[in-house]
Amino acid sequence: MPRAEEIANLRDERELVERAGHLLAGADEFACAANDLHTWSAMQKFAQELPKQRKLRIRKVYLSRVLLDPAGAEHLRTLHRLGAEVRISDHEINETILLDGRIAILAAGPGYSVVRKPDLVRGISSLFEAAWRSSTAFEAYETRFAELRQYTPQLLDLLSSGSTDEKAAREMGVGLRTYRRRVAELMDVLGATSRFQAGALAREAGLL
Amino acid sequence: MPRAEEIANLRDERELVERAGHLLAGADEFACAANDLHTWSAMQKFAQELPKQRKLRIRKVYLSRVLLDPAGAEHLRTLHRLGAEVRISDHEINETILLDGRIAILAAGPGYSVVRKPDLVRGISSLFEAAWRSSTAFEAYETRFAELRQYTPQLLDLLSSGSTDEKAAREMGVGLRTYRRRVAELMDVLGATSRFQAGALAREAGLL
DNA sequence: GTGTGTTTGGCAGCAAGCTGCCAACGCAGG
DNA sequence: CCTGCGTTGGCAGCTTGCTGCCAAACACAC
Repeated sequence: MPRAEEIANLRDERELVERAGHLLAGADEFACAANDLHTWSAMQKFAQELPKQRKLRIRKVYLSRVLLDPAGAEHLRTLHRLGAEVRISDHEINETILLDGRIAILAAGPGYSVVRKPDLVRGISSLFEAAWRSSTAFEAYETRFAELRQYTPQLLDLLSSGSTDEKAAREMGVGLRTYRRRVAELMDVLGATSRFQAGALAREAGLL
Repeated sequence: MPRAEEIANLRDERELVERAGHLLAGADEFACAANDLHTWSAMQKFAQELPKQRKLRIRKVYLSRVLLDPAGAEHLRTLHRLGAEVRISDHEINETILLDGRIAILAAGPGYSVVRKPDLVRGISSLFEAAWRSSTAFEAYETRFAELRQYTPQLLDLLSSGSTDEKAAREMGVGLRTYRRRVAELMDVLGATSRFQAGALAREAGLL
């Protein structure tokens, strides 16, 4: 039956930093999902100081809306520059921290739960890994795809529907030449040299 | 601080069925990740009886290796026929059951943990959803992709590398005609009518 | 060996995709 | 009004992709 040290409930961030902040100092692996920037902000002070000191793997998943805010995008760039692996998800993920696969911290309503029970943490880790896999690398997302998502949804639709250029151009109400020019631009941005590759990359980036 | 009813540890499957079996009877939504067939086998008796009685959403994620076993594949087909949503993952996921987003059961070493703490369950659910999204629908996987994964890895590599047919054919050591025939077969199996679409579908199915 | 069925790959012709060129159009600023 | 600048889309010519046809090569049984 659960003992006090297996699951601890913390009321707010202050308590979290007090009680769990020191855990970060000893961690080799830090994985984190956050929906916006201000969550975990207290913990980030720790995280930002660490990379210089030791080899430490830092992984972060953010919601794509973070990129809409220039300051948010800048913050992610900084993290990336510091050596953290940053990914973007299109779906809400519960705010979660994992330390070395031994400790899980989950946002729990107003406060936090710190889970130490090994089997439970293993389960949560394994689920986090799946969430990690299903999200898009920030580098890719940032440099190329963010604006595409705004300007080319119809183009991507038509392409992934499998129709010919001719039909697609008519559908879009533009000339064949223009349609193909746009496809070429898209492929350029995606860094693809064939349409198959473009399709794969677009899907990979979560554009479809 | 945790109370006894928030997290319960159960030694084995027998105990799980005794203590948690009845929970299934009252559930409207049942989500489950399993790495092979024999886990949860005791619980499955419950699961299989339910669909007829009530509208109940059943979701299951299995590892792809389940399909290698004909009996396993048959079992999944049965589940699918009974109205369960079945998906296939290429990565290990901790064995997990979620009931109505209110109760989580995680395989924990030799036994099981039954989690009722709402905030924790919510977190686990949210991670499970991500795992669900990152896996492939069984129907698609089963009917088309299973054999592709064995016979066409190089083809997929070449296609997604963006090289021309000519280079790719040389790389494979086959004639241009043969290479294109294989691409055509692949597209046929994928149900794609353009290479872009084929790329997107292949990526979607986790073939790349 | 012979027969049978499958796979291969060259060829040829067509369809689709790609791109340079340029006239035509729309639009702000002078 | 005109000038300059960007976008459009037709045309033309080229490359790439697609596929039916068929002979050659291979596999395997008899």
